[in-house]
Amino acid sequence: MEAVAARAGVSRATVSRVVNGGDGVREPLVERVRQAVEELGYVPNQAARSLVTRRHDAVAVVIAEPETKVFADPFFALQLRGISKELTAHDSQLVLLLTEGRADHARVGRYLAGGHVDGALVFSLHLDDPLPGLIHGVPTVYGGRPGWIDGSRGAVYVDCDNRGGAREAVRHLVGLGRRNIGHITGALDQTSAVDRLDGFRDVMVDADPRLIAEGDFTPGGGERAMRELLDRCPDLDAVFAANDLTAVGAMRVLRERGRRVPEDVAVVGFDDMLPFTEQADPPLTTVRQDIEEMGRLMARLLLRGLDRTASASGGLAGAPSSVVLPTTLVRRASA
Amino acid sequence: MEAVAARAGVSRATVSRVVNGGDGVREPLVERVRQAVEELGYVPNQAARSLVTRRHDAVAVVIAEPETKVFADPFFALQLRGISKELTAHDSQLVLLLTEGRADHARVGRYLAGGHVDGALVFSLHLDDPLPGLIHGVPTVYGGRPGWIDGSRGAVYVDCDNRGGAREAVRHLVGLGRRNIGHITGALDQTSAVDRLDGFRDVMVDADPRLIAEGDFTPGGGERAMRELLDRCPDLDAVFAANDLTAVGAMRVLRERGRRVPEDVAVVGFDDMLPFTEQADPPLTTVRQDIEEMGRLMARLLLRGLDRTASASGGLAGAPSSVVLPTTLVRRASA
DNA sequence: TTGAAAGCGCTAACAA
DNA sequence: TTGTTAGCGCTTTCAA
Repeated sequence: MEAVAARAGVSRATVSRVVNGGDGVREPLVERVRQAVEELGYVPNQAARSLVTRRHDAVAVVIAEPETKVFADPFFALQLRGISKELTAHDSQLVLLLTEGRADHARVGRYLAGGHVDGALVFSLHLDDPLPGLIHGVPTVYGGRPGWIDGSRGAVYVDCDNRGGAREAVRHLVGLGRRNIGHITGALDQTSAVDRLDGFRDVMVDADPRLIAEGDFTPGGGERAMRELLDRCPDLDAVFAANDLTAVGAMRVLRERGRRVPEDVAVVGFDDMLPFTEQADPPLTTVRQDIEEMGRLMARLLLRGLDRTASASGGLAGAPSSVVLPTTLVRRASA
Repeated sequence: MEAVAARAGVSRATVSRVVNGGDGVREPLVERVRQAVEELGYVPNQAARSLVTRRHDAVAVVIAEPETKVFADPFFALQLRGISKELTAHDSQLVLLLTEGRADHARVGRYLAGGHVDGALVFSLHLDDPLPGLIHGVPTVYGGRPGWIDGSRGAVYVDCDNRGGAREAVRHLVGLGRRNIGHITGALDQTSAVDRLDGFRDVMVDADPRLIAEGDFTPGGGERAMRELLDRCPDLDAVFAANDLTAVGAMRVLRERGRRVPEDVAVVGFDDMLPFTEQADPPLTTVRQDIEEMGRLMARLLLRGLDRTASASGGLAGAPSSVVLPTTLVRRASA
């Protein structure tokens, strides 16, 4: 920077002004400085800049899930796309942090607390996850309702109406005349899975507990759970799966066991993960949530909070609070 | 930090020493400082630290591909896992940067040049990619041979023997008695695709150009190319696909057109992407490369270079140079 | 509109 | 072994 200033025949302060937009600097000078920057290939040192501005123009996305799962699940891809678009529009860099296991959590916690980013978007939190405790003083928006919310903590999150959507799905099955309706849950250490199970129970008030099998949001988990369900209740005539991936696994097992979908067993999923659901055989009836929009919204909420912080002060205080998006049932052939 | 020093009754320098490992500080003092840190919830400011140490304990992984593609291709997941393991062992944070479109490239370039990370691992570069030019003064290891290598540039990369592997695959088909062997290429703006095509040509010296169809490493691209191939050369009896995903798409079309695999058309893939290849119908014969190992190696090369830089100086100079890993043909049922 | 100068929070010589 | 001190490279008052 010193060199640039010298070459342009100005002070370092002026170089700084030009580099940061050039407001309040006379045109000819701006030009001279720009040229010097160009010629010397000067790139401002972000560490120094952040040290004084306390801004980083970067936002971390933390996914508390091993890479294999992250990359196998199109859910994250969609969510990330929404986030990415929004951040890009705000000229902020998306920094993706993957965490596998506890040790990683500590490191990610340090990374966030160390002030590398302006804020964090955190996903796929599990019930006893230590991460929230480690995120200290970094404005954060959660993807999906965090498990430890007692109402008072006031964490900001974006979620869809998991319970309502599940209710709608199960009511649809009931409306179809189905009586032995099973449910394959998601990973029950995540609130989305718990909420969907609650929705199922809202409708099937005293469902036989044998009609509920635990899955983990993966096709493999769906297969295992479907087998359990069929073994325990051979007269099953419908299944509500906690997500589409699970439903796909379940349908595989149903076919394998000679049950027709939807004639013998009707199936409803959750998410409406295109093109999965449309290309499934038969095309999957499911509860749609707008995943990309959720991502966008998370980013917007965070950025708005940051702007507010900049002018006023105090974390995300006064920032817009959590958002719960509606779901809609999409009827296709499977139920 | 000032506060911690005061509370522990020591100087800031001592606090710094304790926070950074506590060497050369007497035990009782270490304890006092640790406690003060604890009580005050002190977290060192990384920007300040980096400003003086010029280290960040973070490495960027740049994937020059839109999220959709990144997340749809298990290749990246495997590679990332290898990288992640190696970086974690070195207590370095993995920072994933996705780039979609040119505008992002500039931003990523700025991010890297701005000194947020100690080094970069760059993947999936396309031939005319501007990224290498934007990466300025940041030690970098490439995943796959960069297209612009004229031999002299001396970029460090890790790759597998694409050309040799392709040769082996095609020779295998020839050995099976196949004569009309087609090839579905990958995205030809990536060297891996070009190298595999070259390997194909090495064996099929004067192959009819109509036996070569351009794909893009995706199942969809494989489908399109397979259709082309069948339309142009109905007497085709074998296909070498540029990767397993492409092969899966090709097999889908073959089945659709009533060709049996391998009886009518033998198929060989590339990568050996488990469990894809084993669960394909029929199980896919393919050229194996150890993707996770490549990731590990990339990280190791970079870190070794960084350590070297620390003691000696001058980029990755003198660092271990590029590595090309061998491939092996894995015979299954498809050829 | 420009420049001089005071830090941002930390580490690393150097002295004590 | 500990403390003192001088920056790291930048932004930002404040004065000119």
